[in-house]
Amino acid sequence: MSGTRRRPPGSTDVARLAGVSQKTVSRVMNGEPYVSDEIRERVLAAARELGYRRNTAARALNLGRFHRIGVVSLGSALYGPATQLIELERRARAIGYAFSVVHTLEGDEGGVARAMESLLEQGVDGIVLSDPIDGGQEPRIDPGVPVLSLGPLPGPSGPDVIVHRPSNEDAGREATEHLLGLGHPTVWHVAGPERWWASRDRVRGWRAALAAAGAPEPPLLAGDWTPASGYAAGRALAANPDVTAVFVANDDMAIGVLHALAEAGRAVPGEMSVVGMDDIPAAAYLAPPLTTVRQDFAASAAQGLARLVDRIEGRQDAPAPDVPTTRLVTRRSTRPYRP
Amino acid sequence: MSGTRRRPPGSTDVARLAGVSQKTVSRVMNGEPYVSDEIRERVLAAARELGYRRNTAARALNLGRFHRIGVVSLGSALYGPATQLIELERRARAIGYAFSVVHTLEGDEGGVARAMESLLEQGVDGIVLSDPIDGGQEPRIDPGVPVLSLGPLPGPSGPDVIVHRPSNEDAGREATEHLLGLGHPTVWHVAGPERWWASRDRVRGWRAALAAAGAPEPPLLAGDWTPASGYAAGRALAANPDVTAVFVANDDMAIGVLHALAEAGRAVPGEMSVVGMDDIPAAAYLAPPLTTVRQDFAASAAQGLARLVDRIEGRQDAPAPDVPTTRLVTRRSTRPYRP
DNA sequence: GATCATGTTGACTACGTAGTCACACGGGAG
DNA sequence: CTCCCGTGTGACTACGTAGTCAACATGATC
Repeated sequence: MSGTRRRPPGSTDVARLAGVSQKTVSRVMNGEPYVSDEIRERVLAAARELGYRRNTAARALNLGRFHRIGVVSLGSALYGPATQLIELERRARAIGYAFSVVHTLEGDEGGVARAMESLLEQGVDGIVLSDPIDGGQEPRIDPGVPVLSLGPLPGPSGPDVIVHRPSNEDAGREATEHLLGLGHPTVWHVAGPERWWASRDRVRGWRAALAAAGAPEPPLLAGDWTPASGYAAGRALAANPDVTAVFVANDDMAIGVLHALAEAGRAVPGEMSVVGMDDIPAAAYLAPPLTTVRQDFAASAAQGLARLVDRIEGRQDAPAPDVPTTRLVTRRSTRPYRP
Repeated sequence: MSGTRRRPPGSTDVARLAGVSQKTVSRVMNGEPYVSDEIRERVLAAARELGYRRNTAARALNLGRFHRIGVVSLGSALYGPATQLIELERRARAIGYAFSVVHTLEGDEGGVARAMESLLEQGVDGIVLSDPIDGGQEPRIDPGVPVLSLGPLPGPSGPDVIVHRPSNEDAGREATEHLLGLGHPTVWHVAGPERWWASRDRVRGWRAALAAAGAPEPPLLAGDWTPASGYAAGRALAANPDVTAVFVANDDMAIGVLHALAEAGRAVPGEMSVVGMDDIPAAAYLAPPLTTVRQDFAASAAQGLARLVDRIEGRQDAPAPDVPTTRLVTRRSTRPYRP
């Protein structure tokens, strides 16, 4: 039916209706001073009547800025990344920026560079790299806009790269210290994929806690965040009678670990303590309810974005406030070590 | 440091370097015919040298279209919605559209209307309403662009509203029929929130299957998609010895139900069969592994978006192909009824 | 040899907004 | 009374792209 999409009204249309110049409409819409109250009212009324909306394209063309933040995310429905994305969007909108996401595909070499290119093509003022970066091939494209990396970017960081590291390392340390504090001689770790920052940082925290306590460092097991990979790691752990405490890098893998241990007849927490990470909503309803580390994604997103926007708008970016944003949630999958 | 953001090169810069007119550069960048190979090469080389990228803002201003799809999503990290969002983005990018999401807050009255307004302000050619709509207050703003609703929109649908209903009803029917087919006298249902389309459609499918089999319809239990709400429903079900089969509207709630049943000492599937929905990655690793219905979000997103883009680009939209896109995944939480 | 289709290129212009600058008005300072 | 300044308003213009139309070359057709 309504095949002809009518041209939306512009500031000139509003101006004509209000009997003022286009420039005055622009002033009113931008809340500039030096407009009399009477005219302001008249313009606003005309705008309301016509259903006027500023044309972003024209605005962006004129100002040279898009007021848009782009995010490169690994396309996964994992709880952690999904939550982070939602918080980033909320935060961006709160400070007046639109929000674009591009998902790469796991295992897609060079996918990050292509995703960034795609964002630059659609027009963004800044880019957030939210998840992993390709292993060897760092994406050496010149973005021409500031980039916020939520993990340590390999290679020499350009002048426009901001690295904001969420508190994954603290989280790993906290989980490990909890288990050591319960008297376990050491703590095993089921990590995420090597190429994820979050994964590497959690490993780092685990190592640091072990070293600080003088505990021996067991070999590292690694999964891919999925319950299936946790299950595989869990079978290996179940077969080793020395294991009494495990820190699993996310709750999904912990589900797989718990399943494997139950299958092998190793009681949790009777024989083995397990700590997860993320505090997914299901964590409290597993068998047994899972002790886990929760991260405050909202705070982290706000901090990171604030730094990026400071850079975009040419302000000196304040040093990261660096308040710790993790919290251990104790449930029934851990208990003191009894030989 | 690099505080001054240099103006990015434009088509005129490329034209100057290549010794042609700006218009010719435009032609080359758009792959138009009637450009000699020699000039095409020269322009491409110049563009590469300068790092030229078309300016979306200018393009959008000139063409009157943004090549951007906006999505209003309820901000939850639930597996189903998150997966749907990712697939929508993939699909949109595949057909040359950029992608903007705005998350509303659960329980935010009028949030959908505000989210749509926010999308229109940033400039989109079409809007997808991906999750629920506010109960009574339908968002009667005039978007001026086509709207794709992934569920039945209340009230008189404007000429620009396309309703594309994913196969939630089929899914509900399939789950219920599976349990009836195992001989259970009837099937109980733990639904999602009333205001979600997905929830209402699954209920409809459940009802239809019961009616078709002549089975009595037990009272409806409702949760809010969370394991916690599933746990509450599970306690109620556990207390009722008549219950032998339950269809839970998503896997997260099913986790809560399983937990409640285990706590109450009701064996699954020994005394009670449970079917979930979504096939979250953890489903196979629960105790017991969960029988569930999987939806093909990729296909559904592709179909819906295709219709929306047809409308945006002024084509007659083809009728929905309507291939079924659900599949029952049988695991160990269901078994034949034995009185 | 004039005509004409076809291929190739460029000049000019519109798109809607906001920055720059100019101007008009009124009142207080000199 | 004049000068100047703060306030309020509008004319003109740039932003980068692509549509329109004109110009021109080439080679085929009548």
